[in-house]
Amino acid sequence: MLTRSFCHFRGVKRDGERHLWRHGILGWDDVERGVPSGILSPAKTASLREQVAVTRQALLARDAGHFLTRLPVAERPRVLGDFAAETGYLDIETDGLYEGARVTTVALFSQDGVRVFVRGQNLDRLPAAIEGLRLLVTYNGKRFDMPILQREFGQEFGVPHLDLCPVLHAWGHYGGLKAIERRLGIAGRTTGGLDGNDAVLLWQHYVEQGDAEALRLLLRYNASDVLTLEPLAWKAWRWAMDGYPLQLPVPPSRLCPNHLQTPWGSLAL
DNA sequence: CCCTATCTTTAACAAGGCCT
DNA sequence: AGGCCTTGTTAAAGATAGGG
Repeated sequence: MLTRSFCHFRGVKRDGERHLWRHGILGWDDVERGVPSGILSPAKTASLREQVAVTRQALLARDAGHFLTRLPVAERPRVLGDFAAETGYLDIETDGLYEGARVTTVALFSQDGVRVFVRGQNLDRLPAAIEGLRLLVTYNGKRFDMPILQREFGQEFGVPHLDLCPVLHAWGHYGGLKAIERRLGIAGRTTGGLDGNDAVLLWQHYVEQGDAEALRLLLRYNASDVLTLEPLAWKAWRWAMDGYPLQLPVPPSRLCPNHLQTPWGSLAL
């Protein structure tokens, strides 16, 4: 769908893009073939042609960051269509909200399924798993997950990052992840009733009592957060492409894993 | 041409919100 | 209960399209 987008170009916003679509300029191809006079000013036509060449290179190089930094916030989910196979949905749990809080578990949902990482067991393998992706999707991760992970590992991750929180704000959806899930009718949460604070308590219980069942519940909670992120992202993708005059390709069918991969083996959800 | 309305970009600054 | 990126303002300037 990115090859049909124009609103990441300088001098074009959502309205300008609709203007192009209405006049039959439906994708980058049409710009390269030449925009008929009378649709845009000559200066803008030339500028568009230059920018198409640059943006083609970015897509060829599989650089999602090029698009994320240029698209208006609300339109950022468009990258999902072109990077679905290389996307990872990420969510971390910590031992609290205080300054200096530590990561306890991390869930990563990608084409490879749901992998979980546990402090003291396999957390050190998370950076390699992240670096293998070309797009990372979180909720509020710009302000929470990523800074904490970067402190934990003492490194910045080079993978472009789509934070759904400001995107949903731009579409008028305020509130926490769980409230928005409810409002949008996104199902699939297997650990209803638990929240972030329970995640803190479950970890404490696991560490202090050696309660393996508490850890398993924490991991299921962690995984259910990351699994609902995917349909949420695709909903935003649909909003972002709404108004495109041709039929949209359907999003890939949900992977819907029924188990998650832990350091010690498979765990049913 | 000229005037105007509209849109985009840029800047600086203020304020809010969501994670566990 | 903290952090801080985000969006929201405001303002100005530049580009554009349309009308006269």
